[in-house]
Amino acid sequence: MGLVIFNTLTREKQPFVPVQPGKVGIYLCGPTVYKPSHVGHAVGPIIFDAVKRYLVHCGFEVRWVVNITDVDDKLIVEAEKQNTTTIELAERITKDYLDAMKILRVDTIDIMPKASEHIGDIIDFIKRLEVRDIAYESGGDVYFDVTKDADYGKLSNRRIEDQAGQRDLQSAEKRNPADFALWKAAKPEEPEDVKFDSPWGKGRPGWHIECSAMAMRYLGETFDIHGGGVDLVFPHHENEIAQSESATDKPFAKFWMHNGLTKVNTKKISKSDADPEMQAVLQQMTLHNLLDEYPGELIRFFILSTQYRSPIEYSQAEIASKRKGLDTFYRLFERVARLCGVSPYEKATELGEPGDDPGAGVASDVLAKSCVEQTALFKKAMDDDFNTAGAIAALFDFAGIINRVIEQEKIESGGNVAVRRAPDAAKADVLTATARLISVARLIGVFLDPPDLQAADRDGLIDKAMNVLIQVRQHVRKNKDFTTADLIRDLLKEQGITLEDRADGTGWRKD
RNA sequence: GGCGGCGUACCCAAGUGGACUAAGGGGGCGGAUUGCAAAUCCGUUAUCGCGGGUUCGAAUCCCGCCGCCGCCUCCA
Repeated sequence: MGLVIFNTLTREKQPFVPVQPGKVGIYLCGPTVYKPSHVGHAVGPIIFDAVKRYLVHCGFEVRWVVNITDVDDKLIVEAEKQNTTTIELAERITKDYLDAMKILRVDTIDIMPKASEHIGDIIDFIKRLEVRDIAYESGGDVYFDVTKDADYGKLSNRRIEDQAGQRDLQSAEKRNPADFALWKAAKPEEPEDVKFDSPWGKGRPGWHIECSAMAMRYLGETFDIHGGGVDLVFPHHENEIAQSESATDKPFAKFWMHNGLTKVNTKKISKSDADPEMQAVLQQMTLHNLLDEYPGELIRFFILSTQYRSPIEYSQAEIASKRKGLDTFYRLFERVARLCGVSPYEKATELGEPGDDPGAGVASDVLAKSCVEQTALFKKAMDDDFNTAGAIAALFDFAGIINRVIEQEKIESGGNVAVRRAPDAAKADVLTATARLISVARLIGVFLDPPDLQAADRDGLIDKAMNVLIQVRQHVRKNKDFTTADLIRDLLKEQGITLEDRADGTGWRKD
């Protein structure tokens, strides 16, 4: 069974076959950097980061491009509003975006081209269309003539006639209302920063052309996967296809992948929604604010818990629910580290990616079998249109199996005589299996690093104080003074610290 | 009005013709464990929006209806 991908172009799942054997080119539409990004903008990057990691694991050489749109009407407006330059605004918002990507562990992007740095490519591209008489100039603007493109509308399944009159751009100079701008003439009052020289006079590129130009520059005239939110299908991607294929006579992207939109209170989140209520939501939901409140891995896990084509309903309650699920894994990892004296994260790094036999090095039959089966289930889900939700389910099952073995073999309390296995051998198996789980999760960029729990106040002092407290409590428990023991536990609980009395001692954690 | 999508348990969410007498997570309930908890484990909690139809067989295909959402203007 091979990898299949749902292609918006054909509206069905198709076996993935790259344009060039062994190589994959991916282009994802990135942000327009005029306002801080929100959760929804993280969906594409996170999904595609997982996609890239998985494809690399599958043996492909992948080049992934995400653009930054830093030339746009909205930047001009927003910069003026903030009394700054478009350049300063773009740099500030871009930095904010990149910081968020880093925290979300979206670190497999190869190239992030900026529109402002590819004006030459864009102009050349428009000239190509002009030479072919597909683009025409009109008062300093250059438009794409949709009537020259026989299959215009194939991506979004629209016909030009249906669009007639709908596009309200007021450009009387257009031949057809559905024609779209490739180049926009500069207006006198606009800042000099956004006035670029061109054969048609000063101006700036239209919205769609930059993606075509940059995608071709870095991925060639035909490449494998083009992605973005479903809201980009029309007009953006439709127009990209139109201009690109009209210029080259070759297919542009082979697969079009569109992720579902993020919603709050059943409504799509949108940067450009003027509704005051939405603006308030946006303010709260910026990636920046969100990542101040929650760990990046939690947001990533939250997003990957849904198949990418489904919409995601964002709410604090949902995040909380996902956090508990994530904690199950973290607790297992801590438990194993405690029992084995080795971090399963490190062991996972040592183990490397799962190969032909994911159960290698595990003596226990149940565990070896689970390593093989859960890895297979994980991959099966991923092979089916990158079903990260299904893949994560396999991880949960895997964790449950390992916990069960720990229970059954009584590893925590020194070994089960009935099982007649040396405790050390059992521990080694548990460690390896857990490491395997981590190494599999890493295929989608999860469990890359240990969570830095309480990083801020872990200077050792709190540990020491907690140990004293725990010893005192241990003492009174030995004397059956449970009232005092429970008082200590309850008071700590009120402070957000939970005690766990285990067979091998008492542990504590911050809630 | 045109185009597209969705509706699976209390909530989130996989599955899209037969191994589904429907994954997984959260929550609830019962049990094991525990001095009691916590954690962990075990069990339990749905016939798939509604009504027809196709089929030996449908959550999965077709028709109709209801509800929700997206795009058609900028949007990840």
